[in-house]
Amino acid sequence: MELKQLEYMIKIAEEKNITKAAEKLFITQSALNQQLLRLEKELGTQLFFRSRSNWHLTRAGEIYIENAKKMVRIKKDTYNQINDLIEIKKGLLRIGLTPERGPEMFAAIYPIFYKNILM
Amino acid sequence: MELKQLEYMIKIAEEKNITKAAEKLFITQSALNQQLLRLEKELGTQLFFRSRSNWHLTRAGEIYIENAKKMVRIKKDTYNQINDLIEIKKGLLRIGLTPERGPEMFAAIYPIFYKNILM
DNA sequence: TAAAAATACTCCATAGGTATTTTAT
DNA sequence: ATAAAATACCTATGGAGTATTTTTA
Repeated sequence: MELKQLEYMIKIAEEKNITKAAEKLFITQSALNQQLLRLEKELGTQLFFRSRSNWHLTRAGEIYIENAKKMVRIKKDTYNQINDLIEIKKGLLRIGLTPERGPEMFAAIYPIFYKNILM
Repeated sequence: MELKQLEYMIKIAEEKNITKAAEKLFITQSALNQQLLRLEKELGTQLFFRSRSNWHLTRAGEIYIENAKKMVRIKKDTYNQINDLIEIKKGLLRIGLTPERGPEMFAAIYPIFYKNILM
């Protein structure tokens, strides 16, 4: 199971069609099909019932997609949280440039920020 | 960010030492170090403060590890849930072998199972 | 019989290995 | 001075592409 695969499978479930899903993901139908088959082999069960133009999830597929969405959500949250932190640190650097205010003064004014943010 | 990386980073955080972590993961120190550096570069921030034998997490590292643990937990849950489903299906197959009881009879006795489990 | 899915093959990016150099106590 | 971390380089696995064959509505 790979993080990239999660988003691939979520897209197939949304589009209910592997060719359309591949287009939206900007990869070929062949590449996406290989990912799906590899994953189904690894899990030991099919995730989708195939039909010409309206695939739908098996029970195992429902379980997989439900959990995949949770993982993708957490992945995005992680990037956002870390980026927020980096932005705040940049702010701290600018604050730090004022020569007459040292870190002790900053810590006295913003003890919670100081404790939680400074490396 | 890759699923395998998550478990690598969790192990470094546990061991507080990249050489020991690599041993426990059955990969070389070099390979693990490359994964860590690649990830830190991607995220734009360090995850660990290095020291000779007692690494510790930066604030970004804490955020990352916290979320990584959640994702690994969900990944394992996914495998377990799907394997449980496969086991139950095997049970259904055995039930299906009794010649005088068709699927209608089974559905009548176990309507919830029938609805949720059968593909 | 046509449109979509699956397969055969090829290429290349990158994960991971070995060997070595650099860093920190 | 030495143990651990970082880097240089190499190899091999597998992700993704093109072309083709096989399915199924």
